Amino acid sequence: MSELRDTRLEKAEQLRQAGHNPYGYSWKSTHSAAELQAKYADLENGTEVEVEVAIAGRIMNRRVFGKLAFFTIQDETGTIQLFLDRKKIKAAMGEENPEAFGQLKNLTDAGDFIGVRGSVRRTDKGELSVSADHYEILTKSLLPLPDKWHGLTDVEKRYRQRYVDLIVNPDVRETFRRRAKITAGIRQYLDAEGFIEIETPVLQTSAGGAAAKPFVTYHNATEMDMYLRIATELHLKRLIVGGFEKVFELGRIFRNEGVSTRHNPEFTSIEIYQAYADYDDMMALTEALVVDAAEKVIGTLEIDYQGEQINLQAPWKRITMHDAVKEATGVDFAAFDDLDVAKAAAKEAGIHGCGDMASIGKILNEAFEQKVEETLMQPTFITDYPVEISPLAKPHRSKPGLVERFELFIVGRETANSFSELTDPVDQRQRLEAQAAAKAAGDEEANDVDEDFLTALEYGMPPTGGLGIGIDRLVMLLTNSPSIRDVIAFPLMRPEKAAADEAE
RNA sequence: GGGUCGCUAGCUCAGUGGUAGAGCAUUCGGCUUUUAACCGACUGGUCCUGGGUUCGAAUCCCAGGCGACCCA
Repeated sequence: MSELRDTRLEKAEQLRQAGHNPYGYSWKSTHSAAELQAKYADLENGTEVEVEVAIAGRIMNRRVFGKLAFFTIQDETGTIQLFLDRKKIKAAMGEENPEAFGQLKNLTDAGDFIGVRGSVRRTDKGELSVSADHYEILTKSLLPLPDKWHGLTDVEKRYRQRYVDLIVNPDVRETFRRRAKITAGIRQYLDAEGFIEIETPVLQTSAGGAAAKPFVTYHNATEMDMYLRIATELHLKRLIVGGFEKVFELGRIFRNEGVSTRHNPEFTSIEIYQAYADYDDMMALTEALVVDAAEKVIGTLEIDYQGEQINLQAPWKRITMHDAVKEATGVDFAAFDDLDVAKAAAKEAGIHGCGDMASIGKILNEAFEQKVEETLMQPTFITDYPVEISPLAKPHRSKPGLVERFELFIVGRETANSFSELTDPVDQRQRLEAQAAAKAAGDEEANDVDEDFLTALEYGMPPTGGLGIGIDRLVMLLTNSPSIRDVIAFPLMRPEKAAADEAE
């Protein structure tokens, strides 16, 4: 390992001694690799175009002969071959640097960045190439790239050293390019609809807006504990109170939970609030946003996700939580008004873990999670949730005990969550106080009462529809990625052993 | 939290108790149409860590670390 590195350090030193800085300052390219490939797509084998182009990239592969060499270089757009002819380089560079070709042969490695000027030719074997007359080593790489054929497959290394993963796995670059297109596309869509993005605090004195354990940190100057936000909900609603009618925030939130293929402790959500709208309007907006993203990024609504054919064509199926559970289990929880009877029916239906649940609504939700959720492959809106698990949602206008809420499920995963927002400050206070009591009783995912939020509601919030979409899960869907870690550039990892020991 | 699997050269991987290996990369030599270039020679190891069993451990046992997947 260190021998490989030492060899390259020595090469860098040799370049310096020959008067060439192995860490250059800038380079002006005329084209990207993809632009050249497109522009000269019709160039015939064995022909050359007398133009002067300039290009730069990372050397990915070297095939060196005595007086001729072929390098494959890669830039952000793709790859192109360099045709390096000793005679041509010597004619162009020989006066100032007679060793130019020899240095190219002996002092460059796969991994180095190089800038090249020359003409464009397609070789006899059909490979479009830049036939160099001048070159400059722009950065000397000290560490070897992974195997050119097998690449980097060790998932631990791919996540820990994502930069190496990105160098050698083009599809990983494509995933993050798509991710950027998706978030940009969502912002474009919302901007066109008159929404504005407002940034709300990440550091908060009390974390609210979702059922989740927060991360705790400390602010020295004010000598107080602070929490990283678990949602953007309560602040965005304050903005609606303040008179904005269409607001959103797309950003990172933090939940102090485990890691799985669907969970990372920091992840990205978008929350959108629209005054004078209800959850039906939000369903339409959800469909529009996801369809628009799919069309922009994939260009079709018929997508393959891990072998599953998913049709994103709207409108999507809508079914109440009660009906979905009834279909799956045969049990109609709407018919119960006695908790013990509901528990017995749940147990009968094979739903476990309901023994200590305090309400029929929670049992219904448990039944849904155990028996329904993972079966919802095609996009499906599950509507009308129990009030007990929805402390920020408005009571259903016609169904007692339920709220106007939906969640969107695709490929068995919760992908969006939305309510007609609760605007009655008295009702909201009761619900938050019930949460605070649950927290006092040991529920780590319950929150304290946010008095300022309640004050805001008392000034009056117009009827409002709110929507949250899990961006990571949406990106997983639209990039056919099986794990959330495939769509997060730098997912959370424990330190490796050496680093862990040092930290102690 | 539980279970299963994995960790050996820079990378990808063999190696089930008896001298640590292969391919690629690196290094050296040759080569003006290659593209997993080719030919020849060489080099490269904390076998994840610690302990145990044994004449002898990458291999068997125990504990731990990191990761993947599944379950709760």
